[in-house]
Amino acid sequence: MSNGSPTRRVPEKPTLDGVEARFVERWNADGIYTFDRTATRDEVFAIDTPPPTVSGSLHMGHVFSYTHTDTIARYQRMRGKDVFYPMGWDDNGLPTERRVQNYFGVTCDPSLPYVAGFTPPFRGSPPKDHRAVPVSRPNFIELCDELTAQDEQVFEDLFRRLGLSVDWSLLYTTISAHARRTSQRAFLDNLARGEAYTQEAPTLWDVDFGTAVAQAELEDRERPGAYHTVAFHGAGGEVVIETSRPELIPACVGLVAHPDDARYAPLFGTTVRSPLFDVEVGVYPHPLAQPDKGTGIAMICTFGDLTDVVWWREFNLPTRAIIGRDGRLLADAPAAIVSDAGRAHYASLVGKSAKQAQTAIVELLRTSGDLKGEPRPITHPVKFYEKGDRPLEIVTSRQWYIRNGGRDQTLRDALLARGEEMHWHPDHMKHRYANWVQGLNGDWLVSRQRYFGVPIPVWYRVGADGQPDYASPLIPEHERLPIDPSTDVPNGFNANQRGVVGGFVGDPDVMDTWATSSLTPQLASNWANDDDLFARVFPMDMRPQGHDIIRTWLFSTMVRSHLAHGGIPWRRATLSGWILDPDRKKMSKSKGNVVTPIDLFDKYGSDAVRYWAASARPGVDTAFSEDQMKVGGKLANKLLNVSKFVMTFGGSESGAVTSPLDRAMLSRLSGVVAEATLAFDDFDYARALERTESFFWWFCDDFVELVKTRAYGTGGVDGVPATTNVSDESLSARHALTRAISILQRLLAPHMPFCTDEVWSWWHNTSVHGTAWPTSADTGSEAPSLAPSLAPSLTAPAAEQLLHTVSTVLAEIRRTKTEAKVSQRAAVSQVVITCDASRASEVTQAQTDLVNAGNVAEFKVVDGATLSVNVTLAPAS
RNA sequence: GGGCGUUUAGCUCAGUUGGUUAGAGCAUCUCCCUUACAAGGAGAGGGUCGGGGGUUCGAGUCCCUCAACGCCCACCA
Repeated sequence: MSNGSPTRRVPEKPTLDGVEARFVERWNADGIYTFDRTATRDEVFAIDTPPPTVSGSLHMGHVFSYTHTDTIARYQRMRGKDVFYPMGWDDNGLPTERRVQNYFGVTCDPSLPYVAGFTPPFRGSPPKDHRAVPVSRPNFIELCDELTAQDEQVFEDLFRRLGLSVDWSLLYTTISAHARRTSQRAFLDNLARGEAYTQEAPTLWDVDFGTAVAQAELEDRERPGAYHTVAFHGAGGEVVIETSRPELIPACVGLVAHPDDARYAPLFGTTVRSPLFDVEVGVYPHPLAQPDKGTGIAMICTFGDLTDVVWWREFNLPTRAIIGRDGRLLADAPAAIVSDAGRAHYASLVGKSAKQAQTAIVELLRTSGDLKGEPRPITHPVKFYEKGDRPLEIVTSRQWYIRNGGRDQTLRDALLARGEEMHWHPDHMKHRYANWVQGLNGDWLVSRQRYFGVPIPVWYRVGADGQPDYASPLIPEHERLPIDPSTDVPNGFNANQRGVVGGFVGDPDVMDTWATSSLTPQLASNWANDDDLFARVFPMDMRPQGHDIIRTWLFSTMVRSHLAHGGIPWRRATLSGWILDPDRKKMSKSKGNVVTPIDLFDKYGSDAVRYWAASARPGVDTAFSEDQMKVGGKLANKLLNVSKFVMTFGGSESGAVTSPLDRAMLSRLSGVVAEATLAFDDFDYARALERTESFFWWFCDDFVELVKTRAYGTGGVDGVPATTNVSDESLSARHALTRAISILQRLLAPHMPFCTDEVWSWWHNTSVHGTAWPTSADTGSEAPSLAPSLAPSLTAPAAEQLLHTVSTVLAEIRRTKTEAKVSQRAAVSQVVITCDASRASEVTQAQTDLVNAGNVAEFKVVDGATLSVNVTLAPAS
């Protein structure tokens, strides 16, 4: 290799102690992972790194998946690519907001004015009885900035310790001014193209967080409930329905049954009156009604579930909302309730939570005789916000949406086609994407009624009626971004006009965290700010992420890229698996079994932990295994020792390798290089490692043992090789060992960056991570000129057969000694090998090495059909 | 209900177009301080490849079917 120093500096006692700190420092100082901004797109390998949420802590799942990405980055770099490998911190959104509240003991009140030099009541662990101090939004965001900066430093230190070859100069955060500007700019572009719109509509609502929630953030949870059989009153008698939510009877706007259901056909077009509240509602036919569910006829309420919304919309029904944004029954009864009894019944429910209202209304129904039988307990799936604790309600509110194909088949088909354009690793993950896109039931709801986030960057004129004009929002110029409409003023207005007739009002909402996260390729590449950089890296080559966020992060990023850039955001997505407990459960904090990465780095070394991660097949859920880390530690240690050993012989990488056994070893290694390269090109880092490691142990255990005596040469004693009159055979072994160790160090470098750079540094002045990935040509097995004396050139199958035969003989000698319970060093008086002529020739070619390795006095070859080996030990002296 | 994945040694997993006797590591047992490494080395035992059926000269590998486990989505009166 070029840049190699002829001086070899091999430590007397190799060690991995301190290797991480040393190389973290050196890599940083030398800037070897810095992206070269002059590289053209085809020379670049760009990675859209997932920005971890900094409000939590990094756990083994991060170590696992980020290691996978790093092995790819290091491989591509060694292949000569200019690797664009940024890191981002996701410090935007609810998790950060909650952490800041709990850490400082504050709460955000956007109506308050900014206080300069504000000091929070606490820094860490406020007492339980502390009442949160309200602060303005700008003050709150300052505190968010302070805390996230602390958290981010911890994250960076850990990732550096893990050995990620990130270019830290590309670091971005999702709440920075840059991110807010990018996010707002992208949103305004969506608005300008007609892809973003605002609408007042029923929305899934979390009553505890007080915010709307998108389809992608839902999850079902099994919850106990009960079917209640309730009578409505029609002209022809009672109409009995079943409901799990009787508290919504005052919100009832109709009944619905299947069009083909003969039982209810006579009722279609007629009306019935609701129990207790005596409101007249129509009976409607609709195919979504299921005859076999309950009594086959259901009540439509505003709103019990999403099907209610469909019916409400299709039948153009009135809105009778009773659940407020706090989850409690509204003070005012729906206007449709007119009877005194009905109004009295409603009044008794006001202010109660949905659950309390249900208990109360069941009692009322029982008294009135409209409850038929007793409620029947059931367990049923209920929709929750994935971070929430109470079931979602549906309330009507004004929200912003971005079109995502949920209401538009053409766009949906286009996004499905984009999914096909990409490569998926593993391939079957694309089904999850397609499944999700096909199941969309509405556009992407991007507004959130929260504080810490990127504000929706618009204002509205306040009309003569005092109402905001939502139809034509006031838009800031690009140069003004980022803005906060709660404090900034639109052009042409002054601050005194805020909230007054003829003035303006800012949109109070922030964007969904995914509205910003969906722009990570643009954020990392400085889109709209540095178009030159953007053009050099976009679309990116690789998006690594968890398969649980295909429907959120991956999909929303695809939507943004498709709408804004008319193409896919990356050529391939690599989906990593989960970390499981040893007992196959997903690792969870609550179970108290989360091990901190730092402890493991300390205990086994970063390379060992990386080895565990890199051993897992792409996309496969993997058991947490300290055993695997121990194995990785052994591998690193072995690499140190065998490298040191090989170094002592002073061979040359370009020296002539003439002996058949040496050439056969290099031929096998050539195959390994080809396999590892192929595997990495297919993003299968695990296979690359497995092939390399497998060869490595064979190399140490068999090959080195066989050739080391020859390598020492005649006259070499006490661990010091001969230096004069060294034979060609001896030189061949030295050169072969050297060439192999060079290649092995490089093959292992993407997986174990610390120990490989350590051993590389013993004989090179440059980092192994800036060195070229080995090729088959490096082995010399495809370049006969390196061994002109050997003709004809050894073919790969012939090499394999030679190695196989030699290993078989060696194993038999070893087995004999083990079974005789003597040292491997024990003398053998005779080895008789029965084999055919071709094997006999192989044995002869390696006979010197076999004699040396086995301490054999006499070799005898007997003609025979099948290979068999008979070993006679010398009598103990 | 729809979709996807997994099932190979006690444990964790390889096994790439079907092809010698199904492999590795860990664990277990035995032995060995041999001129790098005892944080080492040499060996041994251990599997009817989830069940059944089929294609083939030949199936862990391809087809059908069943089962268990896991995940995604939908429904949620």
